[in-house]
Order: sequence, then C-alpha cells, then structure tokens
Amino acid sequence: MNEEHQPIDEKKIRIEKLEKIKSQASLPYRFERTYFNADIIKNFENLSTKHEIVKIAGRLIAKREHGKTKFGQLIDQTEKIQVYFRKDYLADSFDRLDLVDIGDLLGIEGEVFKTHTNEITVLVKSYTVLNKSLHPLPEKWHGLKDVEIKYRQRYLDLIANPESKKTLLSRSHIVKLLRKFFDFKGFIEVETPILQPIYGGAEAKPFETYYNVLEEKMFMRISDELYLKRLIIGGIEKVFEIGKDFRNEGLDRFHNPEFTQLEAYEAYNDYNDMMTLVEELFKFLCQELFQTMTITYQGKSLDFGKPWQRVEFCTSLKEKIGIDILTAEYKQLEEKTIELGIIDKAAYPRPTLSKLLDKLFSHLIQKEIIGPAFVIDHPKVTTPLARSHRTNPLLVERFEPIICGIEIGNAFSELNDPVEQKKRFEGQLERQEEFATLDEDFIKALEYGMPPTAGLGLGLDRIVMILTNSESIREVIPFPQLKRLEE
RNA sequence: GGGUCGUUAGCUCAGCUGGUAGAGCAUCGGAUCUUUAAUCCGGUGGCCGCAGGUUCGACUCCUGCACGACCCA
Repeated sequence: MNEEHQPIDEKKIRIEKLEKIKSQASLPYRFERTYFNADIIKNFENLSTKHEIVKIAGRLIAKREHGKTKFGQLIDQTEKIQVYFRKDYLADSFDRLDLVDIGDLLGIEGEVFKTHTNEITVLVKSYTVLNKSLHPLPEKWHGLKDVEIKYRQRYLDLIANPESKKTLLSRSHIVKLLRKFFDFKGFIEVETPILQPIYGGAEAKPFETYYNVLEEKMFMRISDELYLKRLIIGGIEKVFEIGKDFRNEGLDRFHNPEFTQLEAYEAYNDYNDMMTLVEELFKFLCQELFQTMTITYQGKSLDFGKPWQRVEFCTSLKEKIGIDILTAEYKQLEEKTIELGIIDKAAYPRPTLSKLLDKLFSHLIQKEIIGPAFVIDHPKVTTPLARSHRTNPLLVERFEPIICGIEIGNAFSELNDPVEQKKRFEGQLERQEEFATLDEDFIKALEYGMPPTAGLGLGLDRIVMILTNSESIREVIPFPQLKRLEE
C-alpha cells in the first residue's frame, strides 16, 4: 500500500468516536427499559393516545439520514422498531448522532406515533449511547449468508438474520413445551451422570476423559438409559431427563457430536403405550406452536392429527429384497449389501449382523418413509436392551419414530430380566461388536426387580429441525461443532 | 475416508479464452425536515483462502494444503 492511500480502518474510526462519546459522559451501567419493542407494537393504540413516554433499548441496525431528521431502526430481543430523530427536538444531541454508527447499542426515550406511511415509530426525546460496535454489521439487505461466519460468529447471524434468531427462540419454546407435556403427564425430571465409568445404552463411540482425583478413565455419556432405569427400579416410576449426550463420531446434516436427548421411562407400560404418548406429544407440540396438525418440512406435508403409520422392520425388508432376514444366513445378507452398494468393504471389512440389517433398512426403507411413522419390531440381534416380542421371540418390542426419513428417536418395552440382559451383553462381546460393554452394576440393579417398563429416547435437535423446517442440525444448535481454524 | 462444488473489499456478489480488480450495501465528505433496501453528488477501501508450479505475465491454468457446503461410505 502506498503512503497516500491508507486502507480504511473502520475500527480505528469507531474507537475514536467512542473516545469522544466517553469524554462527554461515561458509558452507563444500566438502562431502565419500560417496554420491549414487540410490546410497543402490540399496545400502540393505548401508548399513542396517552402520549406515554416509553424507554426502549437495543441495537441500531439501520440509519436513514434526511437533513435535519434521521430515521433509524432499533432491534431488541423481540422485534425491530423505527426510531425518529429530529434536530428541533434534540438540539445539540442531534449533532452528536454523528458519533453513532449502525451496530451501536442505544437507550431511547420517546413518544410513540405513526408516520404517514403507517409505520409505528418512536419519536426520540432523548437517547444514550450504551455501547459502540467497533465493527460494521453485515449488509442490511442480503444479511449474512456465509455459513461459516454464521456459525463461527453466531452473534452476527443472530443480529443480521431474523430467521436464525427465530429458530433458536423456537428451540427454547419447544424445550419448554416438552417439559410442560411430560410434567403434565406426571413425569419427574432428573439429571443423571454425564461422566460415567462405563458407557452404555446405545451403540456409539464415546469421548474419553480422565478424572485425576480418582485416577480413573471416564467416558462422556452416549445415552442416559442405564441410569434412568436404575431410577425406575428405585421407584421413580415416571421419569424423564433432557440433556446432552456425546458421540465421538462424524459430523453431518443430522449429527453433531454433542446433542440433546430427551429420555422418558414409564413403569408398568409397554411400547404400545409409548407410541401413543409420542403421538400425543406431537399433537400437543403442533397445537401449541402452530394451532394446526398439518405442517410442512422441506416441502413435504406432514399430518400429526392422524395415527402414525406402522412399518414392520422385517416384513418391509422382506418385501423389498425378497429375503427373510430372520432366517437368512449372514453371508446372504452381506452379499446383498455389497450388491446394492450399501456397504463399503474397505470401511467395514467385517460388519456385524446388526450393522448389516441397520444399513439395509435405513437405505432401502427408512429413507423413503415420510410419515410420521413408527418402524416397529426389530430383529433381536439389533437391540440388546429391549424386551423380546411377546408373540415372536426373534424380534424385540421396539419402535423408531421416523419423519421425512429422519430417525428422531428410539423406544422399547424395556428388557427387565437380569439373566437375559447379561446374556445379551455377553453375546455382543462374543460377536466383538465394536462398542459393546458389560455394565455389571446395571445388571445388579436389574436383579432387584425392574417393573415392566416402556422407555423412549427422542433426539431433541432433530425434533426442532422438523418443527422449524431447518435443513441442517447446525441451524438449531447455537454453536455447532466446526473444525478449528489454523492460526 | 472418497467425490463434486466453493473461498475475490467489512457484507452480498460479478470478473469471458491468462494481460495486472469491479458493482451494490457499509464507511468518509457534501445536499436533503415523514424516510423505510430513502434519494442525489463526490471519495476511500483488495496478501483475489494459504503454499508451490507453469508462463514474459496468474484472481484466471496445474499440484498440494486449510476451511466450508452437498453427496457417498
């Protein structure tokens, strides 16, 4: 760069402005807000006829200068609202608006009125700079599109893209509704250990950590299941937990390594009761969020008013590939997956039977299900924690809720026979399933007698995706996992 | 892990077959007393993701790397 033309250093300019502001008065520690912007819009008639002085606070996101007047837009948590500065009302402080940039945080006192074009506006009687932004904001019209910046600097995404903010606020609303539903149904909310000496309750690679004081390797939980069942045994008969699970696996549109799961267990019930509960839950969510049972996800229409479709795991696969998976040889299934190009020999040199079945089903059947549907009655080998099917001992009483091909949960009639449970765990170890563990302490708990119990796990992030029409799990997680940038 | 695509001003994007960088918004200066993607006039702003290579010459072609998106595993 040559000497005459320095690059614009917007930060430097803004710091200088900030110094000027500070030299006149120090930045306030608080501002007594009397209304959120949304409440002003809601109560406009009342506020304007009474000429009430309102105090609002937020970030300036637009500025339109018009000689001896200026219009701006101030956004707070709830809404944006137009603000109107006039030199004849503000005198000297009008000139000091030169020190105010888009992005700055303002406290404003003024009167509510409507402009000629019927826009609800706050006529500014006085304003205070509460803090400055030292950087310019993303562009006003196109917003912030660069997905990498959106997630790395989520605050900018929230300021610039109302849709992103709406999605995260919806998430909070949905979590509240989930708690309300389970509370209404009489479930007790608990918190179980995230740091566990033995992981279990799912098939997934755990994150490992180390507890110095105990001099012991620990795992971040991959599921809450085994602890919640211990509580069922202890007599907390309707129990649920909402919390993070951690799986040391890939990242994609549907997976984040730490994700939120809702698990619920109800004693004296079975998986049919749990299906009913899930149907009721989605009716409740749709009613509260949309006041309708019909919603659209990524262009697909979904009706939660009707009973969910039931898709039998084995029957549907048999219809599709003409193989009875319950009697088929391992080799036959392996050949089929290779023939269909579903499994890569290099990645899985010796896939387990459970893996093969899972791959076949998710590719051939699940992907095509729009639903809402329950995939039911899986082969026993796939599910060590579920109870055998009451009419077919080769199956378990299990269901997975599927919406638009996305698996949003997993549920069973819980296996409560300690001898059988131990055999199933040992079977997994013998078959050398990758993440098999044997939790003796859990078996011991079962030996004291667990009532017949229905259990449910729901992927909260995925439910939020569907209810907010988000195409990636990253949109519904405030700070999704990204690779670290090199310095 | 593999494939395809992307990375250019603070933001959103152009940039042809290789000839040395463009627009809009933002920013800076000026005009403007109801604007709303305000408008009008004038100006500033670039390690063209990073590192090599080919070439007289590379944003452009080639190789590698980083990050991201989608698809596959």
